[in-house]
Amino acid sequence: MILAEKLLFDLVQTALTELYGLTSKNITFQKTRKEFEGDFTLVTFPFTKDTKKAPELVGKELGEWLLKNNTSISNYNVVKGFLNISLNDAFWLNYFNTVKTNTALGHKLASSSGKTIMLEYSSPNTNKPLHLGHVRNNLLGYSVAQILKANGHKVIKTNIINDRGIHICKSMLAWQKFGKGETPESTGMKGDHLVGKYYVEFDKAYKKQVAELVAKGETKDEAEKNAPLMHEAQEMLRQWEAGNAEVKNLWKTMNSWVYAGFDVTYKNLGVDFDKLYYESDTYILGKEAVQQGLEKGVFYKKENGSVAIDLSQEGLDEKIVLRADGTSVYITQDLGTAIERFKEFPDLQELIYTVGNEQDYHFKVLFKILEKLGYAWAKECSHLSYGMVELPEGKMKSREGTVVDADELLQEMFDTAEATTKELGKVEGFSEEELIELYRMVSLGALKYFILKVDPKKKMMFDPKESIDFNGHTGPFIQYTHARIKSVLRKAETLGMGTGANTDSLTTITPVEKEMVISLYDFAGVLEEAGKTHSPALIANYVYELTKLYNRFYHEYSILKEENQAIRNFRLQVSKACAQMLSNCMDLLGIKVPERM
RNA sequence: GGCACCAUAGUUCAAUGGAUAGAACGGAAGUUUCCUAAACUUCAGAUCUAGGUUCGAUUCCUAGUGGAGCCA
Repeated sequence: MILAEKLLFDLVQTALTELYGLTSKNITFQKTRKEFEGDFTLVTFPFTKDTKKAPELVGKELGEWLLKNNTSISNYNVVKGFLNISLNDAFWLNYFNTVKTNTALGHKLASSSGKTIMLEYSSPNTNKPLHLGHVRNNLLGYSVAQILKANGHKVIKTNIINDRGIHICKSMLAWQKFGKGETPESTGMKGDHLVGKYYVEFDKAYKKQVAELVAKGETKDEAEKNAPLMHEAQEMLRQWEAGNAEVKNLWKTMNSWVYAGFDVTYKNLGVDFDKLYYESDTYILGKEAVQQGLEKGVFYKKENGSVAIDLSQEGLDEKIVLRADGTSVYITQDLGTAIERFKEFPDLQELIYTVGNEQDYHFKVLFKILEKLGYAWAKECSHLSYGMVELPEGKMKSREGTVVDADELLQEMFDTAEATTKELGKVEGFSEEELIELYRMVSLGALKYFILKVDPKKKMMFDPKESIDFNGHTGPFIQYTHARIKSVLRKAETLGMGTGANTDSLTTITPVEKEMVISLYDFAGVLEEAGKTHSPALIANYVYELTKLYNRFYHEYSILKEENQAIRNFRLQVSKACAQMLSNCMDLLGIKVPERM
């Protein structure tokens, strides 16, 4: 628990015992709403039953008791069943003085009490380039990893790459047939885009064949099954599984193009991984687990020879875990890889999968099966489920060309940032490299903030034309405020005003100054909550509120021109701490902040 | 057909069961001899419908409507 709440909690508990003989009541505080005076609010309605007194009276009696028994409490007021409590300036000044020089500001460092957590995210297919949906996944995964680290945990970031299967065979086949030996070098195309081009080519040719068969009188279903291209692709997959050297070589070549392309996109997005897994290595895993499950009686063999588990007791259905022909289904290898990972990392205490919410059911089943197989760690597995990104015209469909490509999006954002920056004309003296760095920072800041400020669980709307703004509730607004503070601090330094100067003579602060200090104080609670709920949105919304507050503070008060030295030093220190906090919070979102912009 | 999810200003997003539902964009009007106007200050504007639980419901429960999804 946190300092001020802890103090109040203990006090109120003692007060309740002394005044009413009550023990072990649930006591929680909330922040006092702006329109009322006070820092923390205790709701006294719940005490009505036990005290047999009106909520107003309980509030008044508790308030009096607190005022009499603790010198940090400066005032109280009661509105209906709400007891608003104010802590005095000395308390908040004291708090600020203890944290102002701490650059970690509320972050916990990796400690023995922290857990070891594996966080899987990104997990692309290798037949096409990354799009907007992947972008949300990547940003979310990276940010949650940052937040968990700041909560004192050790995080292993992993990416499992779906490098095998019918989808990549389609690209390979189309390239063989229509590619004329094209390579990323010969075309100047990014490798993932080149491979994606042939995935689309396959689909076009396939659709044409289907249409021809339908014209000859087949039903659509028959035609889709009978189209020669589909048979060829399936044959290629069989050849791959049989280890055909030619197929394997082509597969390696085309995948290597894709990886080179992904590396560029990942680098541009600013995400990274500690360990990569490839499905070509892991897809065979899990059969052993199925065998064990059969022996334990968790699974059963069906008449047709397939293996299944009945989860109807749990409100889920029967689930096939091995096909009649002995081949795996998705969940087979997911079982295998989970088991493998806990073997590979004996310290592992938690496993988080960052995957879209269309797989909610899949993960429910997966975790339930692991539990039934007797793995105690099954309850430490969780699905970081996020909503779809929707476009104004509806869902993205790669085959219909309605996807927003990640690379194109990043480039457009960069161009907009460049144009806006030039228009504002505040970047005199920047070198060419510094300018590019700034455009990158601002454009990525805008994109990342836009995506991360939304609750991960919810679907979000993305209008490429209108979504990315640089004003208002945006990343650049926060970046701008950081740059602005840094500018003041630079000026202070040239004027010989150190931020470390003494503020001891200061005993009172203004309401907005106090709000700033309390806002900084609030961070620790927000960080903890964000860690528990895996929600970068909480950090994003917190840092936005802090930024708005600072801008109000900045407009209302002079800093450098303030003549009272103690006040001036205090305001400089608040500014410095605020800049540090903005930078720290944005770092949790994977966003960099500039010194100037 | 079964399962789980979502529904808040014109639009995009907030709100551990608490007070007069917050922001941003867009709209209307203001603030630059003053530390960066990518800023600040005003104004107008919303909880899908019907029940229920509660001192109190945007939040929990039931039904309906609408949207997107998974399984078959």
